[in-house]
Amino acid sequence: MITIGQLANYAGVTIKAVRHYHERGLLAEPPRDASGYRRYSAAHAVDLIKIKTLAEAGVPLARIKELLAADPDRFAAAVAEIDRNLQERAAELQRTRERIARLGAGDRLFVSPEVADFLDRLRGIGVSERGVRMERDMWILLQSVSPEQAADWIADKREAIGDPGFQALYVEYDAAFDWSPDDPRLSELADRARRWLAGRGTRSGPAPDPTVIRLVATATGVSPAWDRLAEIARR
Amino acid sequence: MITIGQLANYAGVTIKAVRHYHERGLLAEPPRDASGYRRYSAAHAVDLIKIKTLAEAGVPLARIKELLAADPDRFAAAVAEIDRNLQERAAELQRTRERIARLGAGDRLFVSPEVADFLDRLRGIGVSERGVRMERDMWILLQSVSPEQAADWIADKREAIGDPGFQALYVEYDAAFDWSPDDPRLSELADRARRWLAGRGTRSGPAPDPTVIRLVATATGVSPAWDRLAEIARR
DNA sequence: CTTGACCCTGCCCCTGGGGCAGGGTTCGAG
DNA sequence: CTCGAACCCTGCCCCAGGGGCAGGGTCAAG
Repeated sequence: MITIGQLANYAGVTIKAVRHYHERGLLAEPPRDASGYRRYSAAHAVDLIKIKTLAEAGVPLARIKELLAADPDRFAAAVAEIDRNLQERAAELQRTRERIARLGAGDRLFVSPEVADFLDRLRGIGVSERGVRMERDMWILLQSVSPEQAADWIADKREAIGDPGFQALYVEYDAAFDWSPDDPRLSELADRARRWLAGRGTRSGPAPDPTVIRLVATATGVSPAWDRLAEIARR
Repeated sequence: MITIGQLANYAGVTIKAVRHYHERGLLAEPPRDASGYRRYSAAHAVDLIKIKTLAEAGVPLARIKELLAADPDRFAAAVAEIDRNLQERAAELQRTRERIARLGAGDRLFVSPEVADFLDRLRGIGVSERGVRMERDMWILLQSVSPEQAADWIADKREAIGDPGFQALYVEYDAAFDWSPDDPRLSELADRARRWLAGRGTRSGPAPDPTVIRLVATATGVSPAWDRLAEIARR
């Protein structure tokens, strides 16, 4: 007849946990000795080790209680299921590890692979880091507001970025960020953009979501030159 | 500028979790619009995805808060450590799986391998299931009261069980459980046991712990014949 | 007789949120 | 213009699985 401390020590749990299991009805309360101390038998030790083993496997205490009361067949079935669960958790852990590894490096964690690819291409043709970051932020917002629309747009953009004309336009837009709104090059740039769009023909695509329109509009307003470009384009 | 719902959806967390991260100071509170709604930017989305990724890896929120504030070097170091942690957890999971699998079958989970082995040998020489179970329970209690003493004793017993004389004695003791305390075979059995012990010579071993003595004494008292045997032995 | 190691109950604390109440807002459809 | 659905707000209590501490009793050895 052992004490709670010896029992806990043998099973490798804390005294507190043992009492917790009593409260939850997982482990039967043993008889008390003359001074009110709990006195345990080997049967309790066996039960406690079962409880601990299942608890370590992540089985909720309420479920453990059921299991201990179940017949051996159902117990075995439940154990098999718990094992499957454990296996799945191991796989999940592996996936988490991969994403953790990518946390530090690059933007690929924050946008879809297509967008990440597009951003890489922008860098490749000489767009400034600031420009790439703004573009990335735009896509993040776009993807959260309307993922399908974002998918459509990125497909379109990825196609366009292969065109040297578009590349040149993009780089110049990027540079124009810092220009004065009175810069004479602006109207010429707007004109070239209009002609490129026209030469590409009308792209039907789905009707743009008004929320998206508003979003893109909100996102501007940081560069006077870009505002001016937008104004010219509206005419 | 997106709403809390869009942000949560994009990052794959619940709205509740986002607000929770605000409360904990993990994610900066964004500006509110005219009606008091939170309005998020892409920077928040980036932060939130970092938080979620780390949280999924089991990093405590308080630690995540520190990490986000740390410089990239320390961040990278921490990420490496988290990864090591994850790897260890995967291994731990594997070990848990093995123990879970053994939950249903056999006693090996509840006693040391040496004792489990000894119990198997008892079964092998014909000791009853009840006898083996009593022996097992005795060892469980013994191991929880005094692991070193148990280790000494089991080494001794494992050696003795190789002796055919001891085997015969053990089997007869097992059978004697149900005998009447007046059975004439009892004194003859006690005599044989005494002679076997004498023939084996005095084993020194460490002084027996009084707690252990009391324990073994408590464990008896269920079989009148065994009590009688103990009484004969004391003379 | 004291000292340290145990044991008892009862209470509040933690994490990482979930759920619900009881409101206000926004947006598209009828 | 109004209605309902779908959002959003704060505030509150709840869960598991215990940890920690208070305030007390007990036991064995020196």
